Amino acid sequence: MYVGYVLDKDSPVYPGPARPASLGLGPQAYGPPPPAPPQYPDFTGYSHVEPAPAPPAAWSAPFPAPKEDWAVAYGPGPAAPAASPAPLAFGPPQDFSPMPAPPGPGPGLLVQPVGSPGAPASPGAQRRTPYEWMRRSVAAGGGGGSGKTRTKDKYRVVYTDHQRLELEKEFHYSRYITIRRKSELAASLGLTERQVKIWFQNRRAKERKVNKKKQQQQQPTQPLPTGHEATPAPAGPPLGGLCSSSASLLAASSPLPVKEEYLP
DNA sequence: TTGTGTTTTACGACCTCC
DNA sequence: GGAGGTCGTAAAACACAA
Repeated sequence: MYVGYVLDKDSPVYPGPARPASLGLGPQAYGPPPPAPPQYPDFTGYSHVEPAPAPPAAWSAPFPAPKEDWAVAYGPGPAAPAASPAPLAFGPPQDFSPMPAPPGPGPGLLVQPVGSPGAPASPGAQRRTPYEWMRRSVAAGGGGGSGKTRTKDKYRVVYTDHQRLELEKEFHYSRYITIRRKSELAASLGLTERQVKIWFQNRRAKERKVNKKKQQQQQPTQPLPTGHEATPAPAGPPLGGLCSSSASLLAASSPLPVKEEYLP
């Protein structure tokens, strides 16, 4: 939490400049700003130029009770973008090219790929790519997304491509979402803040797992000292590759308490 | 079609910070 | 004490080989 706390104080651990334009991660990389009513009036693209943080009291919208969470998650939520099975060209960082602006609707701030709505990107395509889930058609739940997968216990839902794309984009900007952004994202995606929070937790865990795997592959014969990672700094995609300069930025006399794991 | 491995949601336990 | 962090794990969803 301490990191998130720092972020909440508008002191991003991974500040905007950490997204080299060469990586196509600049605000422009996400396509032109949404045309019609901006999803986030105070959110200028992905530059994350947030206004002065509101007093924490203003954010303290408590998570609803678990059951209410489910009600939101499974109910006919307004934003449950069940109709977002469009293929999402969310490739590796270098492929993070601007996507065409959606012709119209779009409650989502997301740039929805135009054309072939509902058509799986590549039904036969290999899934084993860094962002393979982007190529997958919407969950077979039939519900098109956020569908219940276990009717009785409501074990888990499968997020739509749109939801995951939005979450991934946010994650690519910063591994730690601010309270404000979490609230916004949850509202825009039809998820609960709790779901967003857990998604980020799981996403970080995934990244750590990937990084660990890479380290082991790079140094297969050198056992790591217990409790220490040889190169804690996340390297390589999905994020290390995106923000290769983050390490230097972090090292650049940042007074922020950055978790050791992400220090170079 | 089935078995198996991987990925994706979700939660609990425990910890740190305020 | 509450919020959110990691870590570990459960189980559904999914991909793929046999």
